[in-house]
Amino acid sequence: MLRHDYPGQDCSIAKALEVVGERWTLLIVRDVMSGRRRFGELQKGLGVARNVLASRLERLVDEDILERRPYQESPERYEYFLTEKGLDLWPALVALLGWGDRHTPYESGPPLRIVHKECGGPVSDRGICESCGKVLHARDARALPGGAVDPERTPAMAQAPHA
Amino acid sequence: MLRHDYPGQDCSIAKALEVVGERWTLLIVRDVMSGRRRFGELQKGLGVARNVLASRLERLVDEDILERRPYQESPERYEYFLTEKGLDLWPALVALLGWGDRHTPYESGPPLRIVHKECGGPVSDRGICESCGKVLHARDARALPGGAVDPERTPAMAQAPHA
DNA sequence: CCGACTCGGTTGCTTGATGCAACCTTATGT
DNA sequence: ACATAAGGTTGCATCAAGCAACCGAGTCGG
Repeated sequence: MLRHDYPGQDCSIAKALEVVGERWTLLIVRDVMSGRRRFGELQKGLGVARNVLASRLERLVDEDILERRPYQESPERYEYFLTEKGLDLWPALVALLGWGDRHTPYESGPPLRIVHKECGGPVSDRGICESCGKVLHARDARALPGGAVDPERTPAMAQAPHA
Repeated sequence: MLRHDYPGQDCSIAKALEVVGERWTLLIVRDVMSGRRRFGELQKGLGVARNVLASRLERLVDEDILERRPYQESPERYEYFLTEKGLDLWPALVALLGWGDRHTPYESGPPLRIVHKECGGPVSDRGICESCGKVLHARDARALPGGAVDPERTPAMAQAPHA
């Protein structure tokens, strides 16, 4: 992307995409949501170029979607955590996941199933528990591998969000 | 974007973003959903470069998200319509819209309100009518200007989808 | 004590996507 | 005859993404 803005668009979709619409950004958020918190983990899991990852993380921190916290000193090492604003992207991710599931042909079923932590019921693409009917948020759900997946690469979404 | 794929990602979010994650793509879908169907209309409304718009439209047609139909011959002129697969992006757009509304400071309120056609109730970011509780789809809703907006640029989402 | 490895980046270079303006074709308006 | 419209295509300049090498602080193995 040349510029990451969409000038002249008075629309919250455009505003949202200015922030999270760059290549890799939503996948980074997904991975952090799934418990990947460190630079190396994210880099290896995504296969993204290191400089690009560094620049995306910086932007996400600037936009208050991620928070960068040291987990040790000397050498200083950092982890990235989702803020409330970042966790709040969960419905959008679930909606995209649902669309992808419905329209991408996978031989062995969807690679990820989202379930309601409390009751174990499946979660719809609207982020609603199909078992108990509650409208869920990131912390209420977690992801399980669904079909034939490489466990190395499986993001277990929202398994341990935010801390 | 260099390549528009995310190699090695066994995840429907990644699959979805491979198709609709390129710059401009979701905004094009939003505009077509709002009734903009012609090349010139889309180009002017979005301010996107013409060659980029042409390439996005081609890809969206290839991916069966848009359908290109002639509306006159000699000279041949075309309009773009959403397929079912394209209309099915509505929940994701609504979720992004909601996130943008919640986290983008607008002085005069959200620039767009989505309402349920049938009962006129406001629609949540999960695509659910807050008045009657129904889980909605693209055709069930339409968008109204919400705050201080330039009417020239206001996409009236899903006002007349698909035909 | 020396070398190899880890982690979290940064730097430099190359490739390719995006932005922009000009042009093309068919046709209508005046 | 000339301008305008629609729906693109072409060429060129610029900027972002991919890739590999490097760096600095520290730890581990021998």
